[in-house]
Amino acid sequence: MKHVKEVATITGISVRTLHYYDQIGLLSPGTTDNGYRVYTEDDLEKLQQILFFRALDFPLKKIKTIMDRPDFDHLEALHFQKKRLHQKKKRLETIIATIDHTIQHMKGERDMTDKEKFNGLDFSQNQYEQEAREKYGEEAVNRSTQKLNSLSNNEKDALSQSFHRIYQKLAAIRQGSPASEKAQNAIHEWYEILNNHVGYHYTLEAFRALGQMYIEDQRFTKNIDQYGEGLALFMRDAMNVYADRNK
Amino acid sequence: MKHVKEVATITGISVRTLHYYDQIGLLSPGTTDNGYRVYTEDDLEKLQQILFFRALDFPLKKIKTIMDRPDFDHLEALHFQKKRLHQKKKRLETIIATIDHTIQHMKGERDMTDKEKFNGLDFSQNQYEQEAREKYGEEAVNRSTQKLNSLSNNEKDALSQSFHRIYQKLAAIRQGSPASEKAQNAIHEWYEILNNHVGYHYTLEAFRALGQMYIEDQRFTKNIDQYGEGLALFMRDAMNVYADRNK
DNA sequence: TATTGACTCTTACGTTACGTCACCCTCTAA
DNA sequence: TTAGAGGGTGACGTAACGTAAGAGTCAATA
Repeated sequence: MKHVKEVATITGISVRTLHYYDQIGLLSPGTTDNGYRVYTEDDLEKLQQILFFRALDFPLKKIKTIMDRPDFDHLEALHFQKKRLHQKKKRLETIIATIDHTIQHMKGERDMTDKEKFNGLDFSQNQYEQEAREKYGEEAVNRSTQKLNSLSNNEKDALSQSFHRIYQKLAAIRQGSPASEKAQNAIHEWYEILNNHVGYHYTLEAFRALGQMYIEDQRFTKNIDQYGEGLALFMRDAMNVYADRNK
Repeated sequence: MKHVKEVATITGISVRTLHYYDQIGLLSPGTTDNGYRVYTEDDLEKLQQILFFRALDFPLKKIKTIMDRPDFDHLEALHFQKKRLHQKKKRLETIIATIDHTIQHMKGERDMTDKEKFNGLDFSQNQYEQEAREKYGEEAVNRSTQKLNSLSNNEKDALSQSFHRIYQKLAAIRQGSPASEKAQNAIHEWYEILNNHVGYHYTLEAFRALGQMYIEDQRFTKNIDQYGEGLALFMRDAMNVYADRNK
């Protein structure tokens, strides 16, 4: 059980940062009756994970959604982070190489195209997003879209029609509760369609993870929300309830 | 001669960023008569340098002051950046090692102190600041403070009294122009004191660099500004003028 | 020649992740 | 009991852009 200052000195991050993480619900320790924050060993562990993600330039919001996942796995995350840190290291090496080339270029020992001059410096590249998808819950999604691509055009049409119908149905009732009978019936239908037509059986946990993807991955969110603002969020919640009830 | 979009696609940074860099005077290209920005090869080169510094997490303001230095040396900067990138790489390796240890720790194969759990993660460490000082103009400063420490207490007192006097004199006239006779006289006195008592001869360029340090290095700035808000900036300007006039 | 699509500009407000007060409370050691 | 270190909550400031609005430009095409 440690107080803020102690955690701050151990970890090297500021007290303000700890306050902030509490404020946004990323890391909320317990409190004593005088209102002081107290951090347990578990909190420290979680903080460590947060900092690993931060070292990978993950925005705090994303870190939160990832770690809030019911099926979040500490060990799995560590392996993921390690892999990505190695990639980051490689990018640094690329930049260093670019510097070397530039030095040679200045000495007239070498030619460089304009593009070569900026090797490794384009921070824009999908960056973490790509891999973040690949990991956290996408296996299931991948398999389904893969399957989807292998279908004939007719089949695709039929399928997308089903999707369309379900989305519209859900959009119509998205103002109500995700736990309502209507919503759960629609979600059940959704679950059936996926399992019957996509050729891969979703476990309830995979189904739940899929729902999470809807709000974690912008591409999904945008697509789904075309049917109605906030639909992706609504579906995630409904799928969560569904997974809870049927387990 | 390239337009924004082209530069953006070559470098991978956004058009907005280029606009912004122009806005803050970090990288201001020329313009055609229709107001379009046009980037020369030199601009690209400068942009490359900026991105190298950015890869080291230098704040843009610092990048600007560094690159605005009259004695800024492209090649020298490249070597510096390379060295620092290697250090950054090492920090990544430390983090990776910490992950490995944590994995072993979870498997019960290893013990870890709380501090070890955060090895490499404390972003707070002087970071670039330290090295940034060591480089850009500190050689001169170093030698003087070194000398200063080797003095007897009596000598120190006398010297710090001199410093005190000059600072106060300058603080009193800091509202006027740094090029005014008063200011230049005081600065001349300052130059003499440094050269007579510190035991190291400042070339005019070193003197100028020293002035630059006053605003680049927070420790200097704070110290000096105790005598009056903005004094550090005033001295930098005055020292610049002095160096210009006497060369 | 008019139109279109791809670029360009400026202005301005929004966002993330804190830093930095200000003001007040609480605990502990002297 | 008193000082000093540490705790808390606002609230405002900052950096480095993202994003959207409204309007002008240019080259290719219909």
